[in-house]
Amino acid sequence: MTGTTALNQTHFLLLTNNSHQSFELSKSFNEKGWLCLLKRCNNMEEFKQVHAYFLKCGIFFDSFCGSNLVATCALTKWGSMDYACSIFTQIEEPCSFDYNTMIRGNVNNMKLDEALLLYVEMLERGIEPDKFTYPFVLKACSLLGALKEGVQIHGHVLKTGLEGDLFVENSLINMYGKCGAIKDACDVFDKMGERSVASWSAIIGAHVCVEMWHECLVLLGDMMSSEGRCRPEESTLVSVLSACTHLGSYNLGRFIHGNLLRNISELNVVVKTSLIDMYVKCGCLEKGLHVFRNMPEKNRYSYTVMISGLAVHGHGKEALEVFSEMVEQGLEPDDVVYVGVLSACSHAGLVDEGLQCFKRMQFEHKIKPTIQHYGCMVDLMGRSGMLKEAYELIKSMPIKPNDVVWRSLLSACKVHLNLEIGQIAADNLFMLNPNNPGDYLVLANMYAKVQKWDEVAKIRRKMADKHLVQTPGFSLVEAKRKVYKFVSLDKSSPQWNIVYDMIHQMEWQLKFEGYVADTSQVLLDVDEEEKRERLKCHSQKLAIAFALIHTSEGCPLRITRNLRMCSDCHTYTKYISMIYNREITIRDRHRFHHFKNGTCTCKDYW
DNA sequence: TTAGGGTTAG
Repeated sequence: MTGTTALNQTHFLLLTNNSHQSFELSKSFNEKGWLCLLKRCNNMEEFKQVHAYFLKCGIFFDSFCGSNLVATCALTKWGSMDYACSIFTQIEEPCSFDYNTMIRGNVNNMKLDEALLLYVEMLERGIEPDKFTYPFVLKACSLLGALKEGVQIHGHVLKTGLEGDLFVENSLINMYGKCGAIKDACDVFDKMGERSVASWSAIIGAHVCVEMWHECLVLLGDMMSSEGRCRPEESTLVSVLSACTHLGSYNLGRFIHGNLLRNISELNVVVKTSLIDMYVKCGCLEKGLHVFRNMPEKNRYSYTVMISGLAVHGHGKEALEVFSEMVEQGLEPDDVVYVGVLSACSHAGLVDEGLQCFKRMQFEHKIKPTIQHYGCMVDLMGRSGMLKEAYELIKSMPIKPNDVVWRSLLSACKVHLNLEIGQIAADNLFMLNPNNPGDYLVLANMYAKVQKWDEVAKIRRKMADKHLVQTPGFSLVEAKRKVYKFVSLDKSSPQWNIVYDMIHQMEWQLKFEGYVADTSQVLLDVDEEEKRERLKCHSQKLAIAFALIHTSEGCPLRITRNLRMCSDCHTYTKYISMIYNREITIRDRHRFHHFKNGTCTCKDYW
């Protein structure tokens, strides 16, 4: 028997089950026959057995076969890097192929330092890296975030004249992107002679890494209109979906979903997870749930986006059900999933459940709480008025509390009117972050609520001394396939007079239903009438009026805000949802509010 | 006659 002919499972069984027969049989194999058999192994045990026979026979193997042994161990799913290494070290004169294999194997197994050391060793032994070496080495740099080493290796690429290789160039873009060096990534991309879909995906991915969301969308357009007319692939669209998610571009996200469905028969788990995240964060929980429920394969990422999604929409009970399903499926929860779980409890006011989950995380799943977990717990306790307990928790934390934690406590104190703890929270907050105008305003709001105008004035003076100006709030609303932006007291819309007429009309209806403007939200030293005038022109109200005019009856409204909502806008929107019989979804910096029939899913705490 | 490369999610 020679070569690769007629090698099958029967031969393998002969080899492993009957040592005498198999030894006889093995003598009739040449090295390629062995090789073929080795490649057919199903696990490391089988491989080791065959390899032992291989040594026992003492047949001479050329370097090609030796390299293949290393490759099989290093690169197959069932392989072992340790075993690969032991064979590799026995090769007297390893070639670049051997080094490439070992580097790649180490990168795949996240042994990144090891991969870079092998590259150095290769150079020291005078073995010339080739066009296959660099993609692996650069990937190690990108995963390590090792820009300095990446730049050095880029130098080697130039020296060896491999900069024109498409794969090497794409790897360079990826390395620079992952290391946050977007300019260098663009430089490589701009200088490329030829670009593949992967080049475009890499440059879009690089912009995702540095959170340049708008540029991602522009690049997608460039890609599709470029000379090569590259068509985006799944990986490209996953990056673009991430940009849509952050920008709240529901329409583009939905368009991409349609595009994916038309062009790809079965979307993979990564794409579906990105779709869920996009729908949920763009306010469409139902669509996200639909994708999630129809997934044949779910992993920890898919569960995390769904749980966190349900959390920001205030569906705490459902989030806990999905979490139980995840554990039942045998997926081990990690710290990120627990951030979703705890924030679900916090957003839905599930205090007991939250406290229980916090314990379970530490004692059953052995996860040390991070600052985010503490943040959720402070929020959860604060929401239910457990202000002392929340403060005690902060004091007992083994890690230094950050501004998010103190801000949660301050907000809770504002709602429950605990001036003493509120002031402590504010003092700590200002020590960590003295220049955030929003924090001063929350504190001022707290004092305004109890009519302590002296304190309010003091805080405003402090703000003025520090030249802190309130971040201008804006609201975005989609109508007629366009996004419109409104700022407070906005008169920039070509139809502003119609909008203000609508505001006026709404005012009468609101008064009739019992709405009273909460002028304590206006911290300016102006009379009540002026305060009411300012209140009714908050950007959110203008956006609602505009949307009511431009959408048909019963059509849900979707609004995105850059800041948290003021409590007057919240009350106002509850009334509007009832009077005009509209579902209104508002995404603010913190969560989603769904207004329907005069109530909000946040249960008036945010 | 001879192997091997880049991009994606919380």
